[in-house]
Amino acid sequence: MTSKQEFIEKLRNSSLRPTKQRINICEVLFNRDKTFHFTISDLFNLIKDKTGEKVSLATVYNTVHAFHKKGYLKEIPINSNQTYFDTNVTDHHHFFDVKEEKLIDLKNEDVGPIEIQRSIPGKKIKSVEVLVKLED
Amino acid sequence: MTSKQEFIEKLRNSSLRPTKQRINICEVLFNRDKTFHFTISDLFNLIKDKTGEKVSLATVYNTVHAFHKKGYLKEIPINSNQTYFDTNVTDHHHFFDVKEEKLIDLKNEDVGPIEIQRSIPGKKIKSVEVLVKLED
DNA sequence: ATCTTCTTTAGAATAATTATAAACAACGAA
DNA sequence: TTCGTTGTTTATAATTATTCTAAAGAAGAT
Ligand SMILES: [Mn+2]
Ligand SMILES: [Mn+2]
Ligand SMILES: [Zn+2]
Ligand SMILES: [Zn+2]
Repeated sequence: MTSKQEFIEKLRNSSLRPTKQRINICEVLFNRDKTFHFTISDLFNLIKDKTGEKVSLATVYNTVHAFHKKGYLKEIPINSNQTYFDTNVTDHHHFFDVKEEKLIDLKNEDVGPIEIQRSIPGKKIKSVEVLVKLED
Repeated sequence: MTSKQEFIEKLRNSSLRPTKQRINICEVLFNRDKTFHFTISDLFNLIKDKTGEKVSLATVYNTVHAFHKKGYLKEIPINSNQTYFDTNVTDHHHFFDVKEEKLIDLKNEDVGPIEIQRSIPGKKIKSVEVLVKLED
């Protein structure tokens, strides 16, 4: 449980002004036990539901991108018509339940270390992500 | 090198009528040595260039989805504004050069076997894909 | 308080994809 | 081969996620 005050500080420290909208978004995104996987429209709806206050869709986009740029959110590569984001910004892998369209975190020990035995001259590895698709 | 006749048979066997457009698309997609990674707009432009004949954009979409449904093309999960397809429909992994926006096949031995140590009740694994993002 | 800069917002613009429906082409049976 | 049926192509419109715009509002500094 993070207090509103702490969100305000974190925002200030990131040179993001602590607006009412951003604080509400922080509460929805980061006041949870487990990692949270969402689309913009998931988040947009949740804000209304959980805080009672409406934030414009443009602001949700702006804020998510601001947080993404600051490294507080991660983008998850799956083929969907909507982009998925993740509050777990560490390097980790996923199950994707194709039917439910739901992401589930895998612990690194659920997958084991992955050694890439090939390299491309002039390029270095930025990330290694495993996506395990699930069906019934 | 696959002959036009062979494409016609393959299409018929898949209960897809062998139209001029589909045969042209087959030539562009499948008459190559290496695996081919593409977006719809890549393909749309290549058809004009390589066959001299224009195929409507709607037909390119229709055909790619028909081939995808038949299992002749694979969709690659990366976050991009456009969907990527792959003529290599086997289970395999990728480099993604973020700057060039280009996919490169990894051989399975470049990655090694991946054992998923966790399961979700009622669900089974459909695919396991590794995406290695590259930067400069 | 005042000024500056950043943020929010509604609405418009963009761009990938999908839907529509009319013209057309492949097929199979006569 | 002709004819009727069914599948396909196409231009174009519709849809949808996302980004842009520009004006109004809020936060921070002086
Ligand atoms: Mn996650
Ligand atoms: Mn590939
Ligand atoms: Zn982003
Ligand atoms: Zn498809």
